[in-house]
Amino acid sequence: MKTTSADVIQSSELYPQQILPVNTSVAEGYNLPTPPHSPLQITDLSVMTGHRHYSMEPVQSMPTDLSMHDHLENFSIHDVHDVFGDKDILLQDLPEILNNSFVNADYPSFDPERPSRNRRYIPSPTSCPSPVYTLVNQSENHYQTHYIPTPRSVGSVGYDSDQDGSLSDDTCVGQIQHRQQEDYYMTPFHNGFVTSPPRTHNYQRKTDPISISELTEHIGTNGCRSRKVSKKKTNDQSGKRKASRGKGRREAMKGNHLWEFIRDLLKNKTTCPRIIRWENRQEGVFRFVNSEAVAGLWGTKKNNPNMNYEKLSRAMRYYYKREILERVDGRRLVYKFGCNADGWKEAAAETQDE
DNA sequence: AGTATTTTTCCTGCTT
DNA sequence: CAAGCAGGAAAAATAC
Repeated sequence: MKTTSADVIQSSELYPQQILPVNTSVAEGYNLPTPPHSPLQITDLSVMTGHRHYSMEPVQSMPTDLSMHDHLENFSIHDVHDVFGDKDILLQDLPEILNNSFVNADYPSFDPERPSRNRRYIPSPTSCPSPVYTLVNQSENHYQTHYIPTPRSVGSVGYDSDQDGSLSDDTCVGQIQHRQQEDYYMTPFHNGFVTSPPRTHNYQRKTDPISISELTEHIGTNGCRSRKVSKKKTNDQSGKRKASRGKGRREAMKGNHLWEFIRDLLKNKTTCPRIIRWENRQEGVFRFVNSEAVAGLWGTKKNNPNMNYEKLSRAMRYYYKREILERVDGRRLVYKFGCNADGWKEAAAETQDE
């Protein structure tokens, strides 16, 4: 896990716009704009100010020893391929690919009805620093991420000036829930849990974490049927989401259902036609190009690393009865939107010219 | 906290 | 044989 300077490409090559005011000990890395990993600590100032007002600052207890395993995550270009099904992903495309991978992330809204409980936000990629990626092994396309403290200085987010309590999309990106001990979270390219300082984001499991060893026990069990690990809730994370009254926010809260997620993949040029595509836009017929990749993205959105096409497709089949989908006989991986699905015509129009 | 809805998980059997 | 498709059943997650 050693990274020599020869392995490292200048960050300006990879992401020229990004300035690197980060910890000097990781100057060898690439600074990429992945939103969910900013280790920010949020303090609720509403008690003092009487307004919804929060301060954000770097997590002070973040270890500076970046070689600590807990704060490293490895992925390879192959992992990216698995998700996006592209044979020719270039290193320089990584930032954009990673960014796009968050397009369908669940962006919770600020709820003015319940201003202070269990709802915190971390800033977006434009305002928060990013993790540093380093090349571990060029021949194997092997990369490593360091989760580093952000250089952001303490500052208020200023929610209190927002009349309807909603935030613009580039102001908040994830929900922070506080936990007693450690947080475990997943990222799109990592099939396992990584521990982090006491903060989280929209990729965090909404349920109690299970250890990596427990996780592997439940993967590939042979013989007896093993249900998903039971997930009890902690009282400090109700984690429920609800659309606020904010207009822009209402839009952002749509699409929490599987069929809406699928529809939005068809709307997204990163995923359509790469992993899912229209077969007949006018009639709402579409096909999974890479079924497991789509399931992977769905699993990412739901924080469920065990999602696969078999399970996703069962959920899709339930839609037939409700006429959200119609059967397309004889064609594998092909579905058709039904009369109770809306928004797909617009989606079809948006990807018209390709 | 309780109910209703939706999704997940697992399975058996069948089809392509 | 592998990958999908069909649904039943039941658990779990989520919405309200």
